[in-house]
Amino acid sequence: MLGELKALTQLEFSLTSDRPQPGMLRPRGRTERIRTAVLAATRAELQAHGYAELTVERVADAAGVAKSTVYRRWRDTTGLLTELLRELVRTDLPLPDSGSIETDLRELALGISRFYADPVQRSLFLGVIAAAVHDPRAADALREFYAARNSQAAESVQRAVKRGELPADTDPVEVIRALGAPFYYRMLVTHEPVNDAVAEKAAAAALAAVRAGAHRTR
Amino acid sequence: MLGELKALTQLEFSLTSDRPQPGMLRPRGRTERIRTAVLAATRAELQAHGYAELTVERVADAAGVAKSTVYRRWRDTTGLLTELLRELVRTDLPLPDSGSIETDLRELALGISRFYADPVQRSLFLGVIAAAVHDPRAADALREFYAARNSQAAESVQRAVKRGELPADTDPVEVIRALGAPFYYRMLVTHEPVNDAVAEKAAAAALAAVRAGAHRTR
DNA sequence: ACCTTAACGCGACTCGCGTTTCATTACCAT
DNA sequence: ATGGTAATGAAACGCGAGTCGCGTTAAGGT
Repeated sequence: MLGELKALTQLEFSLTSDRPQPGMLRPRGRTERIRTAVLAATRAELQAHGYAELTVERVADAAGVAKSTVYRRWRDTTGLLTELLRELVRTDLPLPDSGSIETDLRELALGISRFYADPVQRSLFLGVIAAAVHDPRAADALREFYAARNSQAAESVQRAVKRGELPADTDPVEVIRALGAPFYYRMLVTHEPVNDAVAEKAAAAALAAVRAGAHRTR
Repeated sequence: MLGELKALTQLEFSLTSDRPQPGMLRPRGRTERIRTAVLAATRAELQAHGYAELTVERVADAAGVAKSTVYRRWRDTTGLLTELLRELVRTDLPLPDSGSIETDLRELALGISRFYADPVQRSLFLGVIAAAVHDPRAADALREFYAARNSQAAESVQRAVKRGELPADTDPVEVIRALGAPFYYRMLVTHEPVNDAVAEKAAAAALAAVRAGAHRTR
């Protein structure tokens, strides 16, 4: 029981039944203040120096907290990044619903390109993706994030299928993944800038592919 | 002439004019043996333990070389990986030329999926991509590698354009990049396995997109 | 107001990566 | 073969990330 207290910050209290018993954890008050301060400091460090120089000690100093506290609760910088990601998935984005899959896909793509125009978000994702290569925790956080986000965005595709705009056996999530792939290729492999022009091309390519039946179940 | 021999290991004295004068470097003999041994040891370590546990000291031990030697010539593990990449771009792959862009794209995609089925190649690329997030040397190595490989593969597309199979203003390299993007999305973001089925879908999507004119110059 | 104890702060400590120094080796030109 | 000198080997060293133990603080139930 007590051994799992650390799990609080990582997976939050979602699974532990919330009962106000003696001998329980104390998520309110100081603990919560520190959590907020540390995450804010992490974001600030990402903006100021980027992922490359992100250090637990620097984050702790910036947050005005002992470094042992950060190590205890988040373990390392990857723990900080993954929690920022879990934080992000909770904030919901506006999803397009124009009635046309063409404009919906374009708006989704433009949303992606503008999202990564923010240096903080860009550093955050690049950092988590880089960490995920050798850290299963980061990989899990990524999977969870995109499972949520992609299924939300896939609703546009789902509606288009119902309207008869797209083949009936289209895999909606697969379309969204195909839409996003070019962005990650550019950010990770070729390190090219990601802008609206890229978004337009990605949307056009995804649209053509799904219309041709390239993204079907099976 | 001799000046480039050292550049083969790192950039080092690339700026010194090459003169076969006394007081030059010694790229043959022991130096070359060590280079081969260290790179082979790096590959072996990648296969045995993966990128996560790749360490200069372990590579040096495995190669039977002093670690200071490896540090001097390659600086860190990223230096080792980037040189493996530069080594790889020199070995040329068979390029498809079936006379049909559809089968060419499919064969190219299958080649990619089979390439990354090899744990060593997979670890190598994931490692370099992860390092490139915060290390410009790795980013440069990646750019050079794909600039070479993609332009080679783009010849298939170029031929298809000339045959009239594809729009005249098609950007050949862009088609190849679109073909590759889904693989990196899966390997880096969702950490899904990459197999022949993925390749088939990637080829179909790229084909539909380019036929629809989604990959034109400007 | 009081008590229990989870959570934090602080400092000392460990450990390993990477650096530096200097002696030694062995290329390569003569 | 022989000398000059890159290049390597060996070992000590510095530094900083991450750990540990313990005293202190404050949350939250009574």
